[in-house]
Amino acid sequence: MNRKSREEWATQIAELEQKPAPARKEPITVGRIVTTALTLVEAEGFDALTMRRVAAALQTGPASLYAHVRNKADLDDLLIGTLSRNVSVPAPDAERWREQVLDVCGQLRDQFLRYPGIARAALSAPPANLDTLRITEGLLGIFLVGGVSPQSAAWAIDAVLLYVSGYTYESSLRGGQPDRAEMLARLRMLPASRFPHVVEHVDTLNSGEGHERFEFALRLLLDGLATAG
Amino acid sequence: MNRKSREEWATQIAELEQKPAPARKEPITVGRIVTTALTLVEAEGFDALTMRRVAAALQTGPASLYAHVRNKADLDDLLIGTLSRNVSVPAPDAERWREQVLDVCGQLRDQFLRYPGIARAALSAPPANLDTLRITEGLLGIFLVGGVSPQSAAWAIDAVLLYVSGYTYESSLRGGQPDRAEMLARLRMLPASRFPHVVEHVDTLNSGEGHERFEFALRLLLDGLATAG
DNA sequence: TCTACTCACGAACACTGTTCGAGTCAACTG
DNA sequence: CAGTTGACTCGAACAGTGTTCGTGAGTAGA
Repeated sequence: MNRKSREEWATQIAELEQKPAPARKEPITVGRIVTTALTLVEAEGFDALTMRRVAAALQTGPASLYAHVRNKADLDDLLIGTLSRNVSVPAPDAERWREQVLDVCGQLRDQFLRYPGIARAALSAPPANLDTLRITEGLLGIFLVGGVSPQSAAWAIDAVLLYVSGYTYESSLRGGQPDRAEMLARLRMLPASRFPHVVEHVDTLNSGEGHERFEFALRLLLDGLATAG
Repeated sequence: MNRKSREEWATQIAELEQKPAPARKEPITVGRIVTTALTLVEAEGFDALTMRRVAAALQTGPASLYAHVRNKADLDDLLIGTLSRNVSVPAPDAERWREQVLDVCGQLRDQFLRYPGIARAALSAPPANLDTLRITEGLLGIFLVGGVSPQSAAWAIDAVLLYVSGYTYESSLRGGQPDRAEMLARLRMLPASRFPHVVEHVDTLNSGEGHERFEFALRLLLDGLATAG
C-alpha cells in the first residue's frame, strides 16, 4: 500500500461523506435541450440563445450539448421545426382557400412573434426541413384546390413564407411604441423640399394597428394570384 | 543624467536609425472604413465582416475604428446606406409606374446580391436611414402617380422592400447548384403518402431560373394593388 | 467479471465586439 | 512664438461566443 493508494482511499472516503444523494442527474436529451432553448428565447429573445446559456440552464457545460446537437445552426433548425409542428394545416376547402392560407400564415406569425427574433433562424433554415415541408405540403394542397396552377402555387408559397419570416423578424426588432414615437419625430424633421411625399404622408406611413399590414400584404399576394391564374 | 534618461536616449537613437520613412500613415476615415468593409463583404460574405478584419485591412487595431463608427451595427447601417445611394429612382411616369417599381427593386436586389448576406443588415437596419428613405420617397412618388392611395402605397412599399431583403438574403445563403441538386434528391426521397403534392410537383417547386420568382412575387403584389386601389 | 461503448463534461482554443487609457500630433489661442 | 486643447491612434485587456479534445464514469453485453 503505497502513498498513491492512500490518497485514493482518502478521496473515496471524502466522496462517501459529501455525496448523500447526488440523485442521479436526469440525462440530457434533445427534447430537453429544445424546450430549454425555447423558454430562453421566449424570455430574452433569440440573441440571448447561446449554447452556454442553454447548458447552464441544464446545469452542465456547453460541451455536453454537442453529443445531442451537431451545431448551433442545428439547434436553430430544431427550434423552427418545433414551432412549425405547432401550426395546424386545415383540409383544403375550395370555397375558402384564401382564408385558409391566411389562417396558416397567421398561426406561423404568432408562433414566430412569441419567440422574438427567432424568425432569423427561419430565414436561415434549410428549406428541406421535414416539419416546414409539412406546411408547404398543406399550403400546396390548399392552393391547388383553389385552382391555382402548380407553378404559381410553388412560387406563391415561397413568397408568402418569406414574407411571414421577414415581417415577424422586423416586428420583433422594432419592439415598442417609444421606438415608433421617436421615428415619427425624426420623420417630421425631414426637409419637405427633398422628401415631399414622405413628409406629407408621414402619419399614413406609420399607420397600421395590429396586423393590418400583415393581412394587407398577404391579401395583395393572394388576390394577384387569383387574377393571374 | 540618470539611468532612465540613458534608456530614452538609446531608444531615440534606435528610432532615428530604423525610421527612414514611416511615411505618415494615411488617416482613417469613415469612407475608408466603409469601402474596406464593402470589398471584404463582396469577397467573403457578410459573416466575414468583422471589426478586426476591417481594422487589419487598414493595418491597424480594432480600437481605431471606434473613433469613426459607433458600433458594428452603425457600420452595417453605413453599408446599407452606401448601397442604397447606388440605386437611382426615376421620375414618376404614370404610364409605366409598375415597371418603374420593378426597376428600382431590381437595382436594390442586384446591390444586395453583389454583397452576399448583407441583406441581413438591411432587415436589421432602422427604417429612418436617410439613404433608404430616399428610395422610399421615390417609390411613394411612383405609387401615388400611379393612382394608388397613400395608405396602400405606404404598406405596399413596406411589403416590397421586405420582400427584396428576404429574397436576396435567402439567395445568398443557398449559394450554388450543388445545394440545389442535393435538395432535389432529398425531396424525391419523401414518402408520397405523407407529401403527395410536394412529391408530384417536386420539379415545379424548384423551378425558376434567374429572377423569375422575384419578378413573379413583385408582380403579384403590384397587380393586387391595381385592383384593390 | 471483464470488456466495449455511449454519454457527460472540465479545460482549452480561436474567435467576436467593445472599452480603457496612454500616447501622438495638428491647430487654434494668448 | 509658446502653450494648450482637442481629435485621432492604438496596444492591451475584458467578457463573451461556438466548438473540440481527452478524460472519466456508468451501463450493457459476453
